[in-house]
Amino acid sequence: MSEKETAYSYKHPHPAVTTDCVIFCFDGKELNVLLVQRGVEPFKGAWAFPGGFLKMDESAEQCALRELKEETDLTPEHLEQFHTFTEVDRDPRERVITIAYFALVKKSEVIGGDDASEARWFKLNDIPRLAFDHDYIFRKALIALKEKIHFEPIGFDLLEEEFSMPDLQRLYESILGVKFDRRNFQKKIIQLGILEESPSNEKKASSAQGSKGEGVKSGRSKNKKWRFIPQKYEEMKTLKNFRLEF
Amino acid sequence: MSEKETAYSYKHPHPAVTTDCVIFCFDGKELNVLLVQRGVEPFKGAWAFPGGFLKMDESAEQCALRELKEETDLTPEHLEQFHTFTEVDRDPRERVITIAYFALVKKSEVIGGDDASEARWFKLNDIPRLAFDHDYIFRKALIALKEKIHFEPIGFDLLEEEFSMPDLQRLYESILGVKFDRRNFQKKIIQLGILEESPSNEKKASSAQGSKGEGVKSGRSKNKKWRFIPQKYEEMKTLKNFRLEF
DNA sequence: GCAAAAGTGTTCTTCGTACACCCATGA
DNA sequence: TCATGGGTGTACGAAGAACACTTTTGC
Repeated sequence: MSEKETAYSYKHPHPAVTTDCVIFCFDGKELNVLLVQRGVEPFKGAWAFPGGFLKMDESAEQCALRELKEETDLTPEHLEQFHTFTEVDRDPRERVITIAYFALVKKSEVIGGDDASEARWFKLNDIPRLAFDHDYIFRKALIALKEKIHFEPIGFDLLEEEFSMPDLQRLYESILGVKFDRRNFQKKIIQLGILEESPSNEKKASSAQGSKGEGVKSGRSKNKKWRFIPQKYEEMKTLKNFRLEF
Repeated sequence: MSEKETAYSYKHPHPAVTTDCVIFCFDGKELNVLLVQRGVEPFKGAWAFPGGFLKMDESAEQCALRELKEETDLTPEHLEQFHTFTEVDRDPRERVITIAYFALVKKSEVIGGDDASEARWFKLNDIPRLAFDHDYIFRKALIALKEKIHFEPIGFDLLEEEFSMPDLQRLYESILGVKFDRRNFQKKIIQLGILEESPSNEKKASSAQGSKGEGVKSGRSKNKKWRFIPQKYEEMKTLKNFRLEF
């Protein structure tokens, strides 16, 4: 391999191209981000987003998915490209531009993926200084996430199949960094028409409380669970201009 | 120069990197897009977006601005990166990824820029088949433009300093592809607080009609002109989360 | 003079917001 | 039993949508 040091030659200089992934996960209380610790220079030991060099026979998205699988064993359903970073000096080795993606994963997808490698989840407020310009990339990712939530019901990608209304509310609050009134939040979400009550709610309500006595900690007659209506949900996610108010 | 054919060598293969610009302009009736005719193969003679190869000492945005100046003599105030296209086969010559930008320019900025070169404005409904994957890039640019208009008062970048309310409405309608009620549109826009009446309105109203008799075709006492309040306008453009309704 | 564009206000309805009480759970 | 979290409904105000008439201009 080392004898191929100048194997690829071009008439004009070419920058190197990488991809990086900002992966978000919701732990029920706040947003978390996945970082990997660099094992080599530059920035050896520093934390960075998973990613790597683009190969010639793959698209950037394929590259991002491949690197993510290799480094964190994650395979998100949907990657969203949000920006390409091209500052001349952003990598000390050579000219490197990076195409950045973000993705949202359920907590249940994650278990087992993060123990083997040097990957770790960090709470949003607990993020160390990152390698390269990844601090900047991260800020841009957060902005992109907030923008996206205006157009698409992003949240459900981050929650389990069944969730409570307070769960959903906490998620929105932690992404947008604001507080909502419980009742108004629920009203707004419900009238989007993409939620339905979980069937398990009725059982609990009709039978004597606690009689079911399985998953839940004790026999609670309240504590409603919701799920999204897949068909409506997909419609909403696809429909780009479902919010027309210029 | 020709002896430097293999002057740039890398251990691993690098794709070439280009930028492309989708430039929009509003002619008072509908949106137009700026295209240049290719003078060389591949796709010689076909229309494409202005753009070119990234140099090693410039950021992608600088590259886009430089190519735009060279090919169309335009210098937009603000370029917005919206997507990077990386399909493996998108360029028949070699592996090329392109970082795409869009920009909005006033019609008055354009005059004189398009006659010397092979650049031309095309109405949105009148666009020929484009070189490379530029048809696809164009579709993505339109979507990005529509999204942007939800967050920022994009329109004024496309209008002259003074404009009538119907002008502004036509612009919004042509971007979003919908029709609005005149009165409701005006109400909504005005209460954003970024518009003020042109001083020239009062003159016309108080003096006998036609007495001024200069620019306008005849002495019209009506036909109000508006301008935006620069300070408020900039606030709005900067403020990312001015629309919080999840 | 006639058709088409543009200026102007009001009403109704919908949506957003503010707000209070009860029950269930866990300490 | 007490504090906390979570379930539920109402009343008010603001914003959006629907809508008609008059004046000006260009043909």
